[in-house]
Formats: sequence, C-alpha cells, structure tokens
Amino acid sequence: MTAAASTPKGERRRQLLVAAAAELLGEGGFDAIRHRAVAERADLPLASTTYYFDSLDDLIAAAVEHRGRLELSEGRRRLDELAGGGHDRSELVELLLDLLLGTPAGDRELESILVRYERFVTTPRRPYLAPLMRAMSAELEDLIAETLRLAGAPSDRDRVRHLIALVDGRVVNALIESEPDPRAQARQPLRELLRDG
Amino acid sequence: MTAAASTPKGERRRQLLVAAAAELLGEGGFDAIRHRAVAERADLPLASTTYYFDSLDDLIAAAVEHRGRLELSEGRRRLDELAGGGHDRSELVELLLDLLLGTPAGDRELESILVRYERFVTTPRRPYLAPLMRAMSAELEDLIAETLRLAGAPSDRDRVRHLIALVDGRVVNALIESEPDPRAQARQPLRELLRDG
DNA sequence: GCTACTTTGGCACGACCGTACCAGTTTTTC
DNA sequence: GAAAAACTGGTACGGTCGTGCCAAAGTAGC
Repeated sequence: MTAAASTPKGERRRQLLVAAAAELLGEGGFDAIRHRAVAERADLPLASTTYYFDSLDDLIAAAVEHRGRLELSEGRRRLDELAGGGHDRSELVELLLDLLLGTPAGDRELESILVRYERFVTTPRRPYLAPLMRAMSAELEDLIAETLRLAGAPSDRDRVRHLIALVDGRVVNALIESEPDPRAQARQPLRELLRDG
Repeated sequence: MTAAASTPKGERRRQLLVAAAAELLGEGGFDAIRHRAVAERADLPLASTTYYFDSLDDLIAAAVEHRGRLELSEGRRRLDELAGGGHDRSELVELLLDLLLGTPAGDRELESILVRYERFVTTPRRPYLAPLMRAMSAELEDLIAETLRLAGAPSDRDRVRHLIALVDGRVVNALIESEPDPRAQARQPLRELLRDG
C-alpha cells in the first residue's frame, strides 16, 4: 500500500508528486511515469517519490485516479452548466462527447483521449487499476444517464452502455487513421442514436 | 528500413525471429518484444536481431504484421468453412466473434484479445504501424461484410463499421471487469443487431 | 580456388531504470 | 524542551535495455 503522509507539508508534497505524475501521464502515457521524471516535474528530489509511494505502481495508480477525478468533476461541471439554461439536440451531443472524451483542449486533445483508452487496455496488465477503473466507469455511466434524461431520451443502463460502447468503438478504430479525429468519428453514431430515441 | 536477407538460410532465420517476436507479442504485449527475449525464444544469438532488423521498431512492425496476417487467414478459413454447409443465426454470431476477437484458444484467449486492442491504442505512439493497421482493418471489414451477406443482412460499409464499433466498444469496457469475458459482452449486441437486421 | 559479400555471434558501452540506504534536518507529540 | 516520529535529499547498487563493434566463419560468383 501507499505510504501515507502524516504532516500537512508532507501531504502537500505528496499531492505535488501526484499532480506531476498525472501531467506526465497526459503527455506521454503510462510509460512516461517514472520516478525521476516525476521528481523533476514536481521540482522535488528523486527520493521523495519513493518516500511517499511504496512502488511505482502506487504512483501510477494515484496519477490515474487524480486524472480520472479531474475528468469526472469537469464532466459534472459541464453537465450542470447545460442543465441550467436551454439546450438543443446538438448541444447535448457535444456534452456527451465532452463526458466521454473530455472537453476539447486544443493541441493536446488526441493525447488526452488516447490516455482514456490506454487506461482500459492496460488494466488487464495492471490489475491494481481495475477497482478504480470500475468505480470511475460507474460514475461516468451516471453522468451519461443524467444527460440522456436531460435530452428526454431513455436512460436505462442498457441504453447507457450501448451508447458508451458505440462511442468507444468508433474512437478506438479512429486511432489508426493518418490524422485521427476520434471526436468527429464518435459524433455521427451519437446523433443517430439521439434522433431515433 | 528493414535490412533484407539475401540468402535462403538468412531468410529462414529472419522468419524465425519474426515468429518468435510475434509469440512474445501474444504473451506479454508490445513491451515483451525485446532483442534479447526474441533471440532467446528463437534460439539465435542476440546480434542476429540487429542484423536482420535495423531497429526494434522494425522487429515490432514485423511481429504485428505476422500476427495480423495469421489472424486474417484464420478468419478467412473459418468463413469459408461455414460458407459451405448450412448455418443458423447463432453460428453466424460466433463466426463474427471469431473474426473480431479470434477463435477462442483456451487459457490464452484474453491475452490474444488484449493484443488486438493494444495494437489500436499503441498506434498513435508508434505511427509506423498505422499504414499496416489500416490495411489489416480494411481486410477485416471485407470479411465481416462477406459474413453479413451470408446472413442475408445488409452489408454496406456503414453497417459493417457500426457492427465493429459496437463489438470493440463492448470489449474495451469489458477489460476492466474483475473476470473479463469480452466475448460474452460482445455477443449480446451482435445478436440484437442480426435479429433486427 | 580465389575473391567479395553475407552472415555469425560474442562482447561491451552508455543510458536508464526501480529501489535501497542513511546521515542530517524538521516537525510533532507529550 | 526533550524524545520520537516524519521528512529530506544526495548517492549508489544491481539490473535491463538498445545498439555498435569486429574478428571469424560461411557462402556465392567467376
């Protein structure tokens, strides 16, 4: 298990390391999370990484959780934002895309989407991520369901999972294009789905 | 580019290395393909791997292609097999699953499926795989289309891609379960799709 | 059978990597 | 304010990796 920090300053340092690791994850994937890279990014000595985390896997797990929580709270924010005012069909489609792929972030967009799917594919080889991934997936399903309700569409679990699968499948297959635009590929089936109810 | 072998014996050795690399890929994913591991598996000296392949990426590309071609020819075989005799709905569903996930191979099944999806997700980080992946995906689409025709179902490109996305999405999401059974998860939407036409 | 080219395979270099160690410092606890 | 606990940070070890090197062995063309 992860060594806990029992001092406020210690906890702050720990968080700096987690944030640095999460940044690296977003930029270069799982392989970019290494003790030395994390320490350098956080501007802390190498040994601090092994002091606050029992192993590299602990650090990786913390980074994945950090990033996942950020994504989910950003998704929640976007949803609440739209729930307040008016909304037409296409705004809801974009919201669903934001929930599933993240809010478009300029040049880093593909990287960010890629990491979302690397998480799935790497989980069988890093089983310690599985419970975390399941918890986050469940929360995401809830957000999707809420959005569907907002759209007046059926929001039972089967529909939600169907929608997610449709998007994920399109995205994965878009990754091998010469100029991948997963968001565009995912939009089409989403539109059809919301149209037909 | 890959150093060519210009002697029959050299070509044989080269193939041994490719086969060994493909084996390792199937057992431990991309990270398992390393010069030393490949050489040992092929029972050849380390230096032979750098003699026949200019870089590790060349070796990886050859392994991915080797494995992909095997999968496609196995798929073609299964399709022709079924095309001859009679076939009911559920046999066709299983054939589609075989085409998309491989023929179930006992205890190695999950690993084998995992590699199929690791290929997609790793392609943005290994751009040299992209053309190869696109070519193989196109061939797979053809096989799926033929199968749909066999089922008397519409087989236009949009339908084929929709079906593939549905399966891929289910599979990817199944990977984080505690006892992943991607094939079972993918079967359900496939049944519905073939039922509704 | 001689020359040129290909192949072989042992070896080592330099670069990373995860992790352990530990003397020193700071912070907390009582 | 002293004892204990938490933290700091420089350093080093043992391991693995991709790749280059090169003398020896094999093979092909003439």
